[in-house]
Amino acid sequence: MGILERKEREKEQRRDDIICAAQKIFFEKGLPSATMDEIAEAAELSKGTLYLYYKSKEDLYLAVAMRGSEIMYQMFVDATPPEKPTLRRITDLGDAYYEFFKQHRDFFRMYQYFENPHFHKQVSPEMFASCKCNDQRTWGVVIGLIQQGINEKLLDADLDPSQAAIILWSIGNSMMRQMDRDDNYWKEQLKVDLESTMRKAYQLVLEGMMTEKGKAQYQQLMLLQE
Amino acid sequence: MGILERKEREKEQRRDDIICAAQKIFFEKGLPSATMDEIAEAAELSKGTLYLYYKSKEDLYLAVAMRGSEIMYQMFVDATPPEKPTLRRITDLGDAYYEFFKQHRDFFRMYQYFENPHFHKQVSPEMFASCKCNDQRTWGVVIGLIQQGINEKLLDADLDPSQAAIILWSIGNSMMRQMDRDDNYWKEQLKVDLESTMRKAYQLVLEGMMTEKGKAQYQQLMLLQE
DNA sequence: ATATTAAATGACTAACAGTCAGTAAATGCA
DNA sequence: TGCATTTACTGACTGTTAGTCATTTAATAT
Repeated sequence: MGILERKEREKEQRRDDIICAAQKIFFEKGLPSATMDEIAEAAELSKGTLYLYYKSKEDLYLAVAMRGSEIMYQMFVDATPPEKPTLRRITDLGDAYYEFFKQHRDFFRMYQYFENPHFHKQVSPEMFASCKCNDQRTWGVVIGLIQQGINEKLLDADLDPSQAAIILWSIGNSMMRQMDRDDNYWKEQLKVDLESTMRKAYQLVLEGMMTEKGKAQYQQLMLLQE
Repeated sequence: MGILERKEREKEQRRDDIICAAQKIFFEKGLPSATMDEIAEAAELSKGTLYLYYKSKEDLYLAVAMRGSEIMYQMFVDATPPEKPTLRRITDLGDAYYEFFKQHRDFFRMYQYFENPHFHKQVSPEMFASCKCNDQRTWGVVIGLIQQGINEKLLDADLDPSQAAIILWSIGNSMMRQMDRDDNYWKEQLKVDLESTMRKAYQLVLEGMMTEKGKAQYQQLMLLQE
């Protein structure tokens, strides 16, 4: 009685076909300009079918965005194998975030809508919960790493790992958002290169969070990288 | 021959009526859910008239947002009179940004669309240029203040003022964006209070940028504030 | 009083998200 | 095999919205 299972597989396949088509169109046009008709055509399905699998345009949008989260999570994990020294893992995590931005800028751009309170209201509670769960896992990696740094007395003992994680993430996120918006704007108007600004910011914050032992190791690490 | 001038004034008045109505509706609904018909009704004008004064919904949206920029600029200037000590002016500038967020959250929220590359393309070049000009002026305040700090040997001499300004602004911006998105999400999921996280971040970065002289003054300032 | 110009209107078009009655295909059963 | 039932899919249709433009209304000039 493998029929039910085959059907299940086929259904999953359809969901995937739809997401692939949606990804293509959302990447090209962005949320407001992409149309469900276009997506349906790209998926070689009728529009009605799209709504059998996803409740709304916004839900479908989030489903695509979550693929990006998956990729990001994998990149985070891959960039920080436990055999590396902890401080190295922390700096490499920052680099991995930047790599994600460069390699998957379209995904990165998608998240912006998720940060908009008005967009939130358009999304089904189920999809929202699913995102939250995904998010949680990624935060776990970052926070765990900082906790490790504290345990090894590389980072200040009175540091709150969650707080530190949010601070580091905020810097990268905000900077990359501006790079995406218009890198040239900043170059021309303020004569500033955003990539080096971001590195400077990371460095300032990290050093501020470190113990003396941490700082010493960090200096060595930086020298090695030249 | 005051007729032309009166007409000019009346035209300005209409532009203002429209912005006021648009502000009300955009605040309530956000960009995608607000409709031009609603705005027209609130302005007691027909929709066609709206388009005599603004090229598109997006242009009108930006016109409203620029009012917020004006308020923010004024708050920045008011919070940093030259008679205050420079370090105090710098910390007060950060506080002023946070005050703006708390008092005019609806305006703050509006800027999000401006950070979206796809939204950019919907806006007329004239309106875009107007925004840029407005922006420039505000950056001038922040960068000037940091330059002053460097001149007074409170901040590191090798610091690039534009870079430093972007770093400080990024932190505030990113944190407040998250507070706006859903303050409780962070409290519940990560047990973190975003306001204190933001203060911690500002402190880390500022101290990282300071000379020894600056740090000494900063400590005193902090003690005074308790 | 009349002509000319400027301002404002709202019915109209095209495009879109989302729906749903109907069709086609697959499966279960005799 | 043929028929009944369930499941998957369709695309024409509805309601809504941004933006347009021929027409009307009001103000000014002669």
